[in-house]
Amino acid sequence: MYTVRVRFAPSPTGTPHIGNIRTALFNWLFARHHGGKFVLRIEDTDRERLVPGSLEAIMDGLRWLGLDWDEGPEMGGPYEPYFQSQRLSTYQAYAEQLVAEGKAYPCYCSKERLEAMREEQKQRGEPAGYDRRCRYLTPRERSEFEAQGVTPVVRFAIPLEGETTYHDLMHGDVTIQNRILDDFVMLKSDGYPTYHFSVVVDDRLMAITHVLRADEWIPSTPRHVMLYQALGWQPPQFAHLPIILGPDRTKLSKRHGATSITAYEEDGYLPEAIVNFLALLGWSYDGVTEIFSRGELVARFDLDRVGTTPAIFAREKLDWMNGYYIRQLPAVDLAARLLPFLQKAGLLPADVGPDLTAYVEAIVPLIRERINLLSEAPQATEYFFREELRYEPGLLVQKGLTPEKTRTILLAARNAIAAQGSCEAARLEETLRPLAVELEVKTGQLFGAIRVAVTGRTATPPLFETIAVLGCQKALARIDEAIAALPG
RNA sequence: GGCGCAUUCGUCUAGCGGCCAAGGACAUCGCCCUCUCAAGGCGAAGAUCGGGGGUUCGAAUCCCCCAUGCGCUACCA
Repeated sequence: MYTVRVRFAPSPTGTPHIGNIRTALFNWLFARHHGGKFVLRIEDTDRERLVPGSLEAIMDGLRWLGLDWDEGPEMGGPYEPYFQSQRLSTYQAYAEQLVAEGKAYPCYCSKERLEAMREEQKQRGEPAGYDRRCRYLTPRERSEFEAQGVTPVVRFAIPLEGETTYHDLMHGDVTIQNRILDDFVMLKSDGYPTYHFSVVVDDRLMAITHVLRADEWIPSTPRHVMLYQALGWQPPQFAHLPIILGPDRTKLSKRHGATSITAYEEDGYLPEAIVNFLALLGWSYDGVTEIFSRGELVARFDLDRVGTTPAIFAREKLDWMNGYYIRQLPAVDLAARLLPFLQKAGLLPADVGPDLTAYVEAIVPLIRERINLLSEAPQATEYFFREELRYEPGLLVQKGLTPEKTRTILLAARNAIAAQGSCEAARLEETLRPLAVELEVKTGQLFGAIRVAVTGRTATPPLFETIAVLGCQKALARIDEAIAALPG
């Protein structure tokens, strides 16, 4: 039986950015859609660039988005280990095999020589690339280097003539002249493999059927294909996904601000919104539908609807989509997701009891369609939690009214609310709306004055609901304070 | 420099020879709703489909050339 097996193979050199995650998403969707396996493999073969903590960041990011892996770190699997740094002997064995067959060779060239060589090539305007000096070393020269104690790298002996073609599911046939390619390093002098080598060995050994990776790998895929051929293996299917660019149209990197996936959680994005949005960066269903649940994505995602154009990652649409998902969330659910943000802002204690939880759940419907990010909640709800309101008293005086008139209407409102036994929104409206007529002011003026008095803001959720949630006790106290603070 | 990939509204995209004087979404602007702000509804503006040659009765869609952008060209991935 044929099972689709794909992998996400990040290298732990920092927190994954949105582009890496998009690649992971497409792999995950592809695997789930085809009922296959999604493998997480860690390509930690560069010991110098290794950044502690990035493995955790990668796994946290994937987990946060719900991209669960079937095999990999913490999960194990039939093709363990899933860390390339733990598979060194495997690569070495295959490298030895290729050397023995004359398809690869040890290279003793020093970094200095290679650098000088490159410099010279550049000056003469020649194509860059290793000049193959060690490919033609005599056995004697070779043993001389060995005697000197030079630790060689192993280079792949590229076929000098002909061309190499591979079929890309995304781009069709891609052909390259063999003479363009230089003898790349397979095994470094520290015994670690380079990407080109380990990716081939592992994809084969881990029975990967489809390699879905970013576009930037297209130029090196022929090398990989040559490696497969040299090892006598059938290459997997390749599909190169368009890369994601920053707003300046260059490859996404740290320079583009907060692009690391962990930042999105802190910024108040919902994982379901990120997944939906990322799916649409390069993939489309019918060009019309924009909102897809995870299940719908799995059901509909496939490579034939993936484009080839690089996409610029712009946040505006993500923000809209995040707001959309926030509005869809049940109040209780949204409240729970909001708690950490309110706590971080110091509006709620670390320990939130049932009363406070109920309070937040009552606030949620009022701000739900007024925030696009969870992180906007503290600023949007601040007056529900603070004891003291701070605002410019002049705000109380509505356009067309004097401070005196404002005092009159606030007092009248105060008394009307106090006289009204219930603090339900509908009751409040019933008593306050006629009051405007009575006082001969516009409803907007009356409500506006009360709004500022009760919240300190000129823009808030509907007044009566706001007072009802806040509680009439508190509202009355705040109106009293406002009257006292009134200018004049 | 060499090689590769890409090129439809500001952005994400639909389009796979006639249904397109190019559709949807975000953002923008206007109107409606309305106690403010949002959300929502309606509408406007916005792409001579990078340019030039072909092929064809007919091209955004196929071919060629050019331009531009990005990527690769490391003992990085």
